[in-house]
Amino acid sequence: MAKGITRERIVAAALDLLNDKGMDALTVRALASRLGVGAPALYWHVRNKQELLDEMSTFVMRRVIQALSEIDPGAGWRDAMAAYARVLRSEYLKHRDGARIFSGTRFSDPSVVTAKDPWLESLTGAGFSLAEADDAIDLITAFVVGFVIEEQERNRPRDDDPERYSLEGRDEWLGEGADLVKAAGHLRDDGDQRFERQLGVVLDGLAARLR
Amino acid sequence: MAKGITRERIVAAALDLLNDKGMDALTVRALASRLGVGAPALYWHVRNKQELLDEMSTFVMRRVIQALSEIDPGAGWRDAMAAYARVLRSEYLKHRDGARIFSGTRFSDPSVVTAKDPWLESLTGAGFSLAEADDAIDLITAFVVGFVIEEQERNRPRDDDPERYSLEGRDEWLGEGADLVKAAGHLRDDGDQRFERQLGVVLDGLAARLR
DNA sequence: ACCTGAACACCGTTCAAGT
DNA sequence: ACCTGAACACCGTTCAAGT
Repeated sequence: MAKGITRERIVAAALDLLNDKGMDALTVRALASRLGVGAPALYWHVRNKQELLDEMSTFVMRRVIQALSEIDPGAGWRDAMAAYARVLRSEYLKHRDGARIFSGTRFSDPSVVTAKDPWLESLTGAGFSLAEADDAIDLITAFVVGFVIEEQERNRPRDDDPERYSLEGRDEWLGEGADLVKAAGHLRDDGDQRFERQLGVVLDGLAARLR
Repeated sequence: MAKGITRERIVAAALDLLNDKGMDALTVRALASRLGVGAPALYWHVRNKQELLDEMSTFVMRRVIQALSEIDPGAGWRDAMAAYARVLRSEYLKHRDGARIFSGTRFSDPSVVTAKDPWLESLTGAGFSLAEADDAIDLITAFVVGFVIEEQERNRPRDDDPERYSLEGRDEWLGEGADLVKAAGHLRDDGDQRFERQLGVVLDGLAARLR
């Protein structure tokens, strides 16, 4: 049963292929062969490759929305925003280069945008103005996107120059001086801990707006 | 004098081409023809296209470093970090999709990394621990990257569906409900102001770490 | 040392033709 | 309605050959 190709199966296979081989290997031909079909067959279900990429983005964001809808919204704004940040990060982390590829994309689905509404409600209910609440969501989003882009870049399997990301190799590569940069490199801990600390800083900044 | 192709001229022309036509149109052939030369000629000066992209990233980051070196470092940590954030944003904004393309890239130049040193010194001098200082720089960087990615995506010249980004068209597209999302859309102001407000929130969060 | 011309394998996309 | 086979214009890259 190689047939029965559908829009959803194409998107799912595309996300699998992205994770397996990376963005450069995500070609229409490779995707089609993974689905047991010729390349032109995909053009019956999808207008072009750009529309496929848009569908992939929408799919990822729908999973974010889904995960968010399972969060208790009455937990207070700080826990709610922290939960939003963690969900967004973990969904991006599920896909190779997820943050770079799926952030800031145009959504073909209004429900992805309207899902912001309960969060605005929670924030304004806590005492933020509507403008502050909108800023808060954008700020958390921007932080997560920027953090995970850097995180996924650092963790990317690299063919060349692997010693530049080991501590000793890095110190050598940096050359003379820059002692604080080197020392900070040695202090650097787990991605989860760094994320939680930096998220805490942002939430503290938001809390300061409530005084 | 079509000849005299050099590595620097190639990178400069590539950045021009990126701004003119976008990433998809940045092909080796188009770049070569812009330099008045055949496509294979570029392979004498550059190993492959990936190396060219890396050189472009390094060039952009070198300009960030250059701009940062002209900032008064004795101005206090808060002004210094704000200046860093503004410089990073304005350099990304100089190139189409600059934040998405040039963020989180591996640098072929150690001086880009060692330039962090004076900033770590300024922050630790102000009372931050080294780990906190390192977090602070990463956090500001992540915020700027995420903010500008969204900003450049929103401002991108779009062929399709232009009314989805006008306010009336957007309200219609959103459908029933989502009143807060719509109202927030109408409140939305200039990118510069939103950037300054959100940057202020992050800096407040950092300041809270000093108590 | 630096560049050209021709070629290779591959890409996204179209389209007539099959079922 | 859904898919194939063949084709088109284009891509990154290589390589012998020119100067």
